Amino acid sequence: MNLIEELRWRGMIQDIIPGTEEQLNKEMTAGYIGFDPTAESLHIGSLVPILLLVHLQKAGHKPFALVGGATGMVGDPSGKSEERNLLDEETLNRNLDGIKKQLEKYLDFNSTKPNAAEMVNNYDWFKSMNFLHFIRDVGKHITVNYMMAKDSVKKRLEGETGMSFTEFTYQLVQGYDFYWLYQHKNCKLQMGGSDQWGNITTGTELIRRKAGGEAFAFTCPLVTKADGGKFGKTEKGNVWLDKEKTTPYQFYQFWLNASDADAEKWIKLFTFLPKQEIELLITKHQQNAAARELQKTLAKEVTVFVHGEEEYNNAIATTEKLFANQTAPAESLSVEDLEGMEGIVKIDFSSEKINAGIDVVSFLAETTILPSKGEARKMVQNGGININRKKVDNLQLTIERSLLLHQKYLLVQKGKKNYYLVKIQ
RNA sequence: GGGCAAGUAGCCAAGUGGCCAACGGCAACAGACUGUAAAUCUGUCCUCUUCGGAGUUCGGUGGUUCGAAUCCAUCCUUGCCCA
Repeated sequence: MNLIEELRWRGMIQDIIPGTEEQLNKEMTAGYIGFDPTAESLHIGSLVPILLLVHLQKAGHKPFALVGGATGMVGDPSGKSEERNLLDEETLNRNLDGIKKQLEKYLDFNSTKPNAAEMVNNYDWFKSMNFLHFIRDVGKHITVNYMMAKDSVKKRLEGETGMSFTEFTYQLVQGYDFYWLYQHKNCKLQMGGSDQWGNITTGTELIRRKAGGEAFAFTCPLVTKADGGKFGKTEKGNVWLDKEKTTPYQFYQFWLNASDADAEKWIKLFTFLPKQEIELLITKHQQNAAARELQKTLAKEVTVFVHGEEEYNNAIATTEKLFANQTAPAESLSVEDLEGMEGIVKIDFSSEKINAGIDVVSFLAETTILPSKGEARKMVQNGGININRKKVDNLQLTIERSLLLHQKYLLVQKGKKNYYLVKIQ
């Protein structure tokens, strides 16, 4: 299977410029993807683009990861119904640094290989670009008519929020990136999410008109959930690749909780497992869905890829302690079990208050498990709180020493899946 | 600069003097069911609360009124049209 066939089978190709496959078969080709520095860390939404680059490199081509120091200052209108706020320079730089560090983990930047990955920042070629130069050199080649025909622009023109000139220009800025890479790095391919299609084709257009060259591109469908919800969100917000922001345990849990329909799609998208193996897994899963082999494999593969084997093992260990014997009393967990749980939320709490006895509602609020007493009360009333695996059904319950596990711990659950280990000291 | 329209909770959206913390939908959270799924049903969903209430909201500010999201003035923002 060549690269395009492989990606197509994985459901990673939405639009593709004719000739792309031939180009990739013909020679080692440099391809790039841009990463938006809107946050300090990449989240799992960026995993697909990263994987595209990894696939590209595995197939023997040369990946470029472009961080958008310049484009980040403008704001991409694609998929946005409203004008974006501009980031200040300081935030931008911090975000760029964070993203750079992460990308280095996933791609091979070892420069001795001909297809070593490279990182570029479009700020480098835009910082000295002045306005007149830009409109004469870039703007002149693309008509406004062409730009307005793009979906991202059309939607905003039809909508009721309008669009600033700045955002309108975005596609030219990104298009110029491609042109620049084409000229300076012999980069002939751009990839991205399908929302980038418009921006990407402006780039290939610019290369054709300004350089008389031919450039290629394809996009990957945006990851969706079968139930129509937003991908990559949990009750705690975004799922990040940075383990400080989303612990490996939480990361693992995210994938484990994938619905059946999603797991089938995602395992193709997010793992490197070969076709045969995936098809076998899917068959097995259809026979015995309750075993959730598919989700487990998906979660394993992605967690190992992002956080490494060791963190994955920790995540598994914690998962087993918490979920494997759910009916077993909390007392059966040893001190080591409790202390060894990596990645769940651990909270210290004052021993005086426990000695004196404290009502559940205050306890939940003071441990910040819930934001206020009112909400704590509601959650208890809803039956959403378990302490040491016993449902709290009494608002008057007093938390006192006798409830502690090993004289020291309380295992608190908010809902079924959110665990907190409260340490008394 | 002129004319018209609009701005309501995370989003969409009703409400056009008291019955409004504000209909409904989505999203979110929790419960039941289950496989730590999905679908479905139920509850919660401005903030705090000793669960009795209390406080702050309907672009901003001032005003009319016993009483305003609702009326008036003014300002801001956005869209459309004209210049």
